[in-house]
Amino acid sequence: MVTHRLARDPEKTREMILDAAEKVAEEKGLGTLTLDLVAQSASISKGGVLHHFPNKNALISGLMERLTGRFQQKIESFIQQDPTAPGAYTRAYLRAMLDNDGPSADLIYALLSEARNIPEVMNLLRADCILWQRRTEEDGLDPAVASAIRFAGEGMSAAMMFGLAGPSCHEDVIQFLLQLAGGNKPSNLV
Amino acid sequence: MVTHRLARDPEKTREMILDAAEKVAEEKGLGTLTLDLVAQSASISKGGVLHHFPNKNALISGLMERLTGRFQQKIESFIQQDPTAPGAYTRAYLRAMLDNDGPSADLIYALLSEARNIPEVMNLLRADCILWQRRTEEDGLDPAVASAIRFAGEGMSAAMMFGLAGPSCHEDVIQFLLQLAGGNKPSNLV
DNA sequence: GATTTGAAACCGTCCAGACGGTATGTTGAA
DNA sequence: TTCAACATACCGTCTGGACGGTTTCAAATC
Repeated sequence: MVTHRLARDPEKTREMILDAAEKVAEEKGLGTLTLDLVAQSASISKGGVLHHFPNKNALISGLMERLTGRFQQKIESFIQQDPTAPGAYTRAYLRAMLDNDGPSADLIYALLSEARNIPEVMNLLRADCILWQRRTEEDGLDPAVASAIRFAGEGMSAAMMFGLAGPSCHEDVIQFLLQLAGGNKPSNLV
Repeated sequence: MVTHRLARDPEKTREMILDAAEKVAEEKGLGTLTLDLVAQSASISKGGVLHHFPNKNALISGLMERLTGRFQQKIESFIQQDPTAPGAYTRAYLRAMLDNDGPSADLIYALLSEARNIPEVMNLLRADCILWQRRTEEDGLDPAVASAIRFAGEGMSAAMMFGLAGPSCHEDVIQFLLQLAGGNKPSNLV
């Protein structure tokens, strides 16, 4: 009997593969992500995976691209929810960074950390980072303050994802940072 | 052929191995760190490495232990240079984090990021992190503010090590954070 | 409308190299 | 002689990815 191979939409398949890769990376980290594992998790053959992504790095790059895209959307969404003029971007960035819903910044950080030796991925991320930093600095706040807030958000996010800090006082920290990003506060004011 | 083997001090050898591992990890990241590479870089055989460290994870744990120890020392040293009562620890932590001299926080971060799946290492680091966080919160500042400063330091450090942010406005950011931490800085410090 | 053709979308297998680890030697010191 | 401190040789596994099919579909040709 002929295995009735259903003609799949290649675009869908690509997304399926990325979903699978995301899932694997999320659960076990990028270090243990293997083509076989992704293929298996996507219910596809390894050859199939390699058809859509010429090699492993391309797959990881694809992951990164999708993730940063979603992160961007998240930021824009948060801006719309709180667009008050000065510091709107900084606050949105902070909230997006610490938001736990959906595929979050965790995976970006995991990618970031485990893919240092993959130049293609790092270049992708670097470009985005430059953009984020620029928009942070042009947010109407003191650039140094805004940058500090951004870095703090990343530090917190990292600490949380590594399980190195409980969510104990984090609420207070977030409140403080949001307040800092709340506008008309000169840099020399505590 | 007689390889004139000189009787080495085992303790020295251990340190040599860790030095080599540190160097390799620093240059190419933990992901590419291999026993052969470490052995080669230490001018020793792989068997020799495995004699001192029963397996790879033990080697990485050894690395982590030495690094956090040095980081601790760095903090204490910075405290002595600027011990003004409130915020002394927070400022010292920040400075130690961003100090580029010697084996810095970079490697700790690299280890942290690439060794998530090695529980032994993570437990080591977690214990230290709890300590650091506690001392930060008990530094005489508002705990939320002190924590924020700490996180910002880590975020900056990470960004720098990943090459995701030039040192452009970083001076201003550091100044702002030190100011937040109540610092009247001595002239020989940043 | 039927047939050919060609390319895209996969599958399944196999291989070479890398790597962690073991097992066994060898050498110097106590 | 014994033991720690190495060296050397080797094994088993894993993994990326190359490669040669095979199926499906759609446009071109007849």
